[in-house]
Amino acid sequence: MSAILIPEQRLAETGAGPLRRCGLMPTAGGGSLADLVRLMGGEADGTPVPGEVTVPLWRVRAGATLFHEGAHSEHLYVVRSGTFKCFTMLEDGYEQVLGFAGPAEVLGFEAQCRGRQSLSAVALEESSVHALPLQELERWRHRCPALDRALMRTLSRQFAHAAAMVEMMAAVAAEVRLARFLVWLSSRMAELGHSPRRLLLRMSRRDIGSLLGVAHETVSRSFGTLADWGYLRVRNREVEILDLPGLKACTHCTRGLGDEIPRTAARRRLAA
Amino acid sequence: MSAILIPEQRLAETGAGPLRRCGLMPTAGGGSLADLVRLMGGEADGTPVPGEVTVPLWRVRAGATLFHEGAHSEHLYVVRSGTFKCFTMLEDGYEQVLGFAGPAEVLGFEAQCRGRQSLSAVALEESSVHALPLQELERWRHRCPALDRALMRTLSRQFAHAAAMVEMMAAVAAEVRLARFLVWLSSRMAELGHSPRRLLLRMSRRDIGSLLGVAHETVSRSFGTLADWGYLRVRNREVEILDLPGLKACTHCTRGLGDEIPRTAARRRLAA
DNA sequence: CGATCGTTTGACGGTGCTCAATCACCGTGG
DNA sequence: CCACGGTGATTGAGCACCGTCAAACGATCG
Repeated sequence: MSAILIPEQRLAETGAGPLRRCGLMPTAGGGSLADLVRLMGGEADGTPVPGEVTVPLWRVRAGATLFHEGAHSEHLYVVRSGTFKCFTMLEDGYEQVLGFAGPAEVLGFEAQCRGRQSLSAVALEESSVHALPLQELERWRHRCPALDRALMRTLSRQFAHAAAMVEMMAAVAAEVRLARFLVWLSSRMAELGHSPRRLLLRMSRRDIGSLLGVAHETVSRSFGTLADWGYLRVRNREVEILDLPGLKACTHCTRGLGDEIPRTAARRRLAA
Repeated sequence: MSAILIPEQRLAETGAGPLRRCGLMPTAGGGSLADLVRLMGGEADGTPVPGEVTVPLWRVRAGATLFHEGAHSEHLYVVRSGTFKCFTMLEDGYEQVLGFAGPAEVLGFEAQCRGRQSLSAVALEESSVHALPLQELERWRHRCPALDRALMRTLSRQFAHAAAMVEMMAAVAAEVRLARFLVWLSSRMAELGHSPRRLLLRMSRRDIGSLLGVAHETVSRSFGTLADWGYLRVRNREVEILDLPGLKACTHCTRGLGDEIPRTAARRRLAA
């Protein structure tokens, strides 16, 4: 519980020294506003983008925390590369994972209404983020309609993501939950232009289990089951989706998947 | 599955006749922009609010659907009064509830990125919403910084809501899930200035179960269990919270609640 | 007053949580 | 070079919890 409230200097120290020790390093140049708009999927809609302003760009080392739960919020972050894990620390020390964020996703937005972060974000791999100072954000949005539109669209997309998250967790069977998680991850890889079949999980089984609301042993077993059914090939954190349509079909099973999936075929495969 | 794709005229018919039959009725006057800003919690921050524009205000009868999944999105809705249920219809006809929305909450925002609604919203009681035309929204926001700020804050609050939703569903024990749901509901009632102890549930057990990812019978049993523990008094859809701190403590149990809650005391109460 | 829907309660079987042991992988230090 | 812990992943055994099926009860509305 001592970890929840963090002295604010910890993140206020924007100087290079302390931040570098934490794994957070502002890069020299930063990026242009046009870059940011493009990253967020804002198409060239004719409105001019002021060229003079540069958006700070930070590198975040693997394992470094971008911001802590309870910390003062001073920036809105847009992930440029890498993966982040968002979570809250529960009273009993249990780490409740709330989601994973990748490129073009916004972090730290839910803090705006309270002034303080309501969750923590740590990098699961070498990552980079644009850090938009909240002070300037409104002015930038007002001056640059393209940025404003792009931000709204991104927020809208993340609202849809949140709904998908609820759908993921509402599935009753553990394999179905994991299947939905993998399909969701796969579609996000496709959005980013990567292969939707080869996944490299940046998060541990425990993280996945926390998000899906199941024990990490069950996650492990579910991986095995989906692999036995021929949908996947799993080797540690490398997952290859062999039958994406089949996996999606598995996704649709609301309840115990007793009817939709030919369980006998699965058993046969298991015996073989 | 025929319910997913709806002929778009169904909602495009903004005339009084067809809409009235559907339970949607535009009111005569509408509301002022200043009203809307106040509803969303925007404080008087000095910026002037243009007085001339009036925001359409719709009445929605109990049971009427505000918008259908798959329908063209033309408005952003802000709930003024009442309660809405948001859900998607899964392929097998199962109604997956994604959340409940009350006053000052935004509906239909996740559609902005795709142009089509990704979920349906029906009123669970007599309700009313402000309908902001998407065409005009950007202009209004640009002209009225107070509205813009209020909208951003509201969206931020709903992001936090979404995180709380994930926390709710990640609990493993059914009673804990229900307890979190009730605490969440209670805090929302408090936000609206109502009593946080007397809840009148507008949704069915089945709806709650769908949201929490448990069977509706389990919801019913969990209500009974929480009542047996002395936290609640339940009479159909009227719920009185007798021990809010206790209920919140119950909320904190991550796993099987075998240790935190004095189970023996509960059993004793049960026997009595 | 009857029909329909929502709620409650019971019994049973299966799924997944807990506890535990084992194994694979990795960086450290002898 | 290999022993040594440490972490994460896998697998097994036992049992509590919850989903399913079923029936009874209650509320609401025509």
